[in-house]
Amino acid sequence: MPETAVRPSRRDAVRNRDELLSCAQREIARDPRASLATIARAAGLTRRALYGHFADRDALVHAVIERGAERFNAIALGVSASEPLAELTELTTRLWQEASLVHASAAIALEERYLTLTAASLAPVRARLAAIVESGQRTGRMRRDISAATLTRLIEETARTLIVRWDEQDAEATSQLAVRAVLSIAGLSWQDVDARLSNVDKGEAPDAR
Amino acid sequence: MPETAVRPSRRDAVRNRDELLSCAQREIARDPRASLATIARAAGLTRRALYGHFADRDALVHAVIERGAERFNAIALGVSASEPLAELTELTTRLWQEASLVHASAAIALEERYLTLTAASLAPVRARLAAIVESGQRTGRMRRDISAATLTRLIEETARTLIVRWDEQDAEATSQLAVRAVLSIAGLSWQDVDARLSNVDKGEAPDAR
DNA sequence: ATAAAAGTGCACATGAGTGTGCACTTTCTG
DNA sequence: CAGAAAGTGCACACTCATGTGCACTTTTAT
Repeated sequence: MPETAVRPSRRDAVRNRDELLSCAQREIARDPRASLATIARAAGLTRRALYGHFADRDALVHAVIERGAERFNAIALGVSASEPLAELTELTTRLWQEASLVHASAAIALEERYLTLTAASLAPVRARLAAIVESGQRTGRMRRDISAATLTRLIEETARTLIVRWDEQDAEATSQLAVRAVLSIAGLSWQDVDARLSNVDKGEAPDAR
Repeated sequence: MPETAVRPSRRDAVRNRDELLSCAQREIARDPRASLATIARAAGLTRRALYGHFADRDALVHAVIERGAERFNAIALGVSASEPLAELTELTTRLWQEASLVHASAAIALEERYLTLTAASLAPVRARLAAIVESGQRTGRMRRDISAATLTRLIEETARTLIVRWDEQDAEATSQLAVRAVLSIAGLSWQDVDARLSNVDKGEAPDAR
């Protein structure tokens, strides 16, 4: 237990703990029920050593979720633009850069047991998105045929789908595809979506921040 | 092995086999790795008895997939309207009525092992959807900023998301929500989507068949 | 009614994963 | 360098699921 030890640290141990988290993230993303042996091996450690860092499987998964949530909550809170659709575009794009991270959390989220924890950990992202949707609907920029709560969830799930179920090959193209899908779900016609993204291509933000 | 038996039938056995498939479908939808004991119990049988109907877990899952695929391939082929967007609407709605079925297959599809089988079994549905998308793009009714293949997949995944990740409570509302999401992804503005669905509400099909 | 089919209840072997104990070696860090 | 922290390797007990064998009872079709 590195936390309460008399001599608390030791750099390699910290690195190993971090490596375990990264590998757990990656392996679990590939298969939510990857064994601890697999994860430890990927981190260049023994299964036994893993137990020196985490009490049990649950503690490890817990740490992975919190680590992931922390990162993209920060991103969500950092996003801001003068107009909801631009914010939504930026949020989608930014979260994409944490693809593998989101990927792992998404896979974990499928596990019934961790649903509550995941939901709680991601509350800030959800709140930010909800705010964007609310302002989008209020200013008439987003669809009004669906309630704010439902639309928020729908956008979230759409992004999630793209993240979880798409080949990670050409990250750039997929990222743009996600933005197109999300904006379409938000209510824009495809021509509007296309125009908005073309502006970005020309190095001109659709809406200056 | 009822197939090669001297006296082939016995009604209760057939019913039990069917019950096993139904329960397997439901239980697997809830958790892709539901144990055979759980499934057998749900069907009111012993785990041991299950082996009288299916050689092993694989054979059971195989049967569940094929049974499901059969049903909604038939639906997909039965859908037709004079206009792609109407077809897409109808296809989404119709498949919804097989919710639990789709649900199971979707959950199973997550299992790497069965990806190929699932994909193969659902080829007819995919082909039908691809045809609809192709004609939609050709006649200018669907978006052209995304390739036909990608758009087909995107629509498929969007529908899948709604099916798998939505509370099954108010099936009616969710079904409509799915149609809205799918049409939005197809490229329509939300106003167009809304207008199209309002017509349906008035008992007036958006496009007569 | 009777014989085969279907199902029960047990026992058993197998395999994979988890979590722990313990003696031992390696590797930092002061 | 010395000692503690970290990691290794092995053994062990435990759980859970799969698949099979076998004697037995229930069901049903003829």
